[in-house]
Amino acid sequence: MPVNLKDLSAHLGLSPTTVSRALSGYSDVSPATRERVRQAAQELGYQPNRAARQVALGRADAVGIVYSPATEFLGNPSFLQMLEGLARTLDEAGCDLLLAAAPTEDELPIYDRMVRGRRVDALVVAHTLREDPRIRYLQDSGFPFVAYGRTARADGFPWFDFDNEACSRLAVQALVAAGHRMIAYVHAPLHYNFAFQRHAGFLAAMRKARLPVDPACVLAGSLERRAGYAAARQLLAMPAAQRPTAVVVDNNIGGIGMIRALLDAGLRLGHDMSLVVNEGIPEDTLFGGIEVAAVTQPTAFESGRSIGRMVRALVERQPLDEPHQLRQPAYVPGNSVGPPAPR
DNA sequence: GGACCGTGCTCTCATCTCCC
DNA sequence: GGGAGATGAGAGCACGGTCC
Repeated sequence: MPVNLKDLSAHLGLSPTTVSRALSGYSDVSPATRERVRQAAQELGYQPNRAARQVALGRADAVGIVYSPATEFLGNPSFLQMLEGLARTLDEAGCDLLLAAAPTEDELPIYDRMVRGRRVDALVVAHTLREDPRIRYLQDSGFPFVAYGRTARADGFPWFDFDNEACSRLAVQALVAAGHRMIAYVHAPLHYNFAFQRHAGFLAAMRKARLPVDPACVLAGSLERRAGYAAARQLLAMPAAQRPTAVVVDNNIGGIGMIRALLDAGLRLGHDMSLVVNEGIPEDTLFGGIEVAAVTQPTAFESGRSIGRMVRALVERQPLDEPHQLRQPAYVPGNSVGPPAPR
């Protein structure tokens, strides 16, 4: 039988008010009483009832993030690291991070239930779209949220994002420096804002390097491993003279599929084909000592920390120091990039 | 179908106690 | 007696259940 505030106050011979205030650390309760209450709460295993607290405070002490199992967001190591940083920062404020799985790619009904049911105090919108109905819905509702990524018109709401055009530019520059001229590009659907910006960045970087872009070497996929795998098979099916010598993949889930297909075809990364993957591939995902060259976030964990701080400020109705946070990516060399194989 | 109650907690304001 | 600090009473929160 769980101990509630009433039980605890009866045990101590104090009113529920004083016990509540003592546990909340109010200075108008004497330090001796606060300590006595704290010890009794510990001894009796008292845990505040979250539902009652929510009713009293009008607060859920939780932040939500919705993901769609139709994609492999939870298979994305960077995304998981971001979640860890976010959860850690929220936890420090006694706030939970709730992950809600949408049954389809249409996440709006889940958003609606979370907002109208007051299940959370704020939401983090991940993997933003160019035109994002979730952002519109939250703006119309006046519900606090932070977007992990921008939209086509990134104004009027707080966001945290990376310079996606720079991501592709760094990847192309690294491959051009290694001597590549025929570079393929595999991207996520362009309705994702990050994919659109990285795609634009790739085209701009190729233009700047005065290199041709073969439309057959720009392949659209999805945020799934099998899409990266299929894209690789498509590139490998090209006649040898037309086949690119290097590939940039704009996301690490597709990148894993791409690597799997290249290895299955007996290719040596960095020799027969060079590869740069956005967001990077953890070493323990691969085998054979492959270190995949990557363009990465400084650390995904710290990104989650930053988003967590923004969300906490919103929940506490404090002004955001920096409502729009744009971070610069970095190129991390690896043995998946080498000079183009002679033909 | 409407009124009322119960749930567990926090908040505001009133009251009590102590000490100078 | 008055001020400061400690404590308590009661309202109110959202919503489901019960009663008339």
